[in-house]
Amino acid sequence: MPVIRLPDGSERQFEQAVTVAEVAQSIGAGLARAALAGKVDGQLVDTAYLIDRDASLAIVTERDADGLDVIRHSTAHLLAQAVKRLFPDAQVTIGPTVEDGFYYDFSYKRPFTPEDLAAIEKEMAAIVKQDLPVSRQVMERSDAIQYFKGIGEAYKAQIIESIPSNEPLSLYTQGEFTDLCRGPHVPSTGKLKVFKLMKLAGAYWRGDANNEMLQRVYGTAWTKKDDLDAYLHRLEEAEKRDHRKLAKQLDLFHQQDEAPGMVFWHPRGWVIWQAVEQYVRQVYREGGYQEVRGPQIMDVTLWKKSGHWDNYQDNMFFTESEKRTYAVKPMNCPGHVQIYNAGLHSYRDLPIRYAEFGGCHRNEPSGALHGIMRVRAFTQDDGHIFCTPGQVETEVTAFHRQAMQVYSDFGFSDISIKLALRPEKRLGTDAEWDRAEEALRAALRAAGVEWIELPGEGAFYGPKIEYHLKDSIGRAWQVGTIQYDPMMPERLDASYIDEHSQRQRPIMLHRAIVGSMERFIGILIENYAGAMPLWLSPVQAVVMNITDAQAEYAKNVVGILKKQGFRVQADLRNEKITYKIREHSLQKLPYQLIVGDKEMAAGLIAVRTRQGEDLGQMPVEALLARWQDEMTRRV
RNA sequence: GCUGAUGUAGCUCAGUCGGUAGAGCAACUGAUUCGUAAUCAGUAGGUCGGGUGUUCGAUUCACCUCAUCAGCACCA
Repeated sequence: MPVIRLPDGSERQFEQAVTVAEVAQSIGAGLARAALAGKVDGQLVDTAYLIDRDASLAIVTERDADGLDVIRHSTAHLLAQAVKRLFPDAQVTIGPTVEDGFYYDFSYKRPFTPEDLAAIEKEMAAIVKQDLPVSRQVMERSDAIQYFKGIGEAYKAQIIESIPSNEPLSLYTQGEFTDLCRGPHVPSTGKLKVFKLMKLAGAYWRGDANNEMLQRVYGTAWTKKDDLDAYLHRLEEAEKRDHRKLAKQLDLFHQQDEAPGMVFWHPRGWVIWQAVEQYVRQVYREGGYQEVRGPQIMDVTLWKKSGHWDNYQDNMFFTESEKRTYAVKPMNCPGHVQIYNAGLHSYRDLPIRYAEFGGCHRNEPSGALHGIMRVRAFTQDDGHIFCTPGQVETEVTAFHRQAMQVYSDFGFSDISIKLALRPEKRLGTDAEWDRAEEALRAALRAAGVEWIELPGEGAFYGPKIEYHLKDSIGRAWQVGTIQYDPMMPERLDASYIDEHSQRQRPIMLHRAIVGSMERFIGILIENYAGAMPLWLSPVQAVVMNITDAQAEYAKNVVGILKKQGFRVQADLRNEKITYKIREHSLQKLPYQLIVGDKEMAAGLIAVRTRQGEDLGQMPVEALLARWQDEMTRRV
């Protein structure tokens, strides 16, 4: 005789065990129709779930976030069913939900084509129309393995074999299609109305490149058509922010076939670079770093000593001369250690902080290249702190604070922090790793931030804190990092003299805030959609005349603004003012300054902002004051 | 690196079921001197990513290759 407590606090008593669907029915027919799943004592279940005890229950409909998730998950099953109908010898594997949608991986003798995709989507619609009921059954592990092997689903059988034996296995059936799944699912396929298959891709079975490549179909699903349209519109808008597209439009940089993964910076792009570089240089100074510069290539023996050759030789560039092999540096740390080692250091000198805008080359796999976000030649705002073990926490905490300030100054608020822990292939003992990981945790704790731990993702020489930012379509990219490294000093024989005149190994902290200048600028461009704030704008304003009569006056205005250090150009072309305004608007200039006869006569300028706002006439000094303010506030 | 897609003028794209290519914008020339997102007219511009093959003939078909894009794997 279960008593069911509903979200509004009311309670209902039933004579015997009831299903979620029956409870919904008892409340109202409309709710029963809308029910997609239930939440019993906080656990998400099917509408067919039988409640035989006192419990709290929330009926999950498409209005709930959980409801949308169930819909997406069920749509993945719908996709799988359609594929099995059209391609009976395709095998199903996994089909989870992801942000904004879902995917399903299939094993098939040939890749799916875009035409297949259209056919599959059509078949999905047909299954929805059939409104097949979805039912759940629990099966013994061995029976389930038997069952899936029997219907030729080898991958499913493999999945079951890897599930711990104490977990019950549930199977979901809709029409002729049965899939292993934890659930829950919608009660019938008719509930799935708004979906779209988005793209085809390859994906390795179990995420391992040694395994077979499966065919992955990505889809999106929503509760309302409007939501789908809004989502598609959002994607379109995001694509307009693509840094590669904007770089072309705004003439910032280009890349070409002869130099894959390299960047040709154009004058306007290089202005942004310089603005970022000068800013970071100031950060170095404030953080107590000394800027240094190491060589671009060094004998390969050094890289063998450091351990990089063992771990990364396939991804390094080499060059030869007079029977010596040199490695083009993929990192700056060995160079910095050489600089450190060139002198003798007392414990009193520590921490010693070196920094460099270090140009690195890494032969990244071709498929990894991505605009300027992932390149083969890049520049790190790389720094290395040589310190005693006791100084680590303070240094890491100070770094963290500084990094967060930098991100904030560049207009970023959505930063995710990760802690990457010991990888399989690593140097050093477990005790050293315990110490290293705990030191970073302690620093994060002291900083009072939340972080996600990533087991197995650390560098071969130590664990690292990572700072990630998102690009325009939501892909996360690592920018900053700080890494605890007791190994490199050991390998490259760095030391300091302690208070007892004994040689000691310093701890080395590798750190970067923007990470790769290229990547960071790429993300910056996407973040601002190319409309850079005044302090980063390649051209901060253009002064344009209405007719030739004001040409000299316009030149004078440009001269004054330039003298104050601003990046200002004249546009004296014999074009209509509307034409010029349109052009410079498309170039996303922060300010357009217009001078006609009226302004010339009064010694003023007419100011138009990037937002299209007309600030009216003002003296140049008033504009300068406004600009100074914007530069200081970095807006 | 793997799977798929794409590669045509500076840019955005069309096109050829095999007969050596076209638009808009940009550029150039001329006219226009016009006050807040496109003035008009004319001119010029491409060995259709590269290579090999099939063919009387290839930008179009086949194969190879390079690059780009999406995803996967990788990311010191």
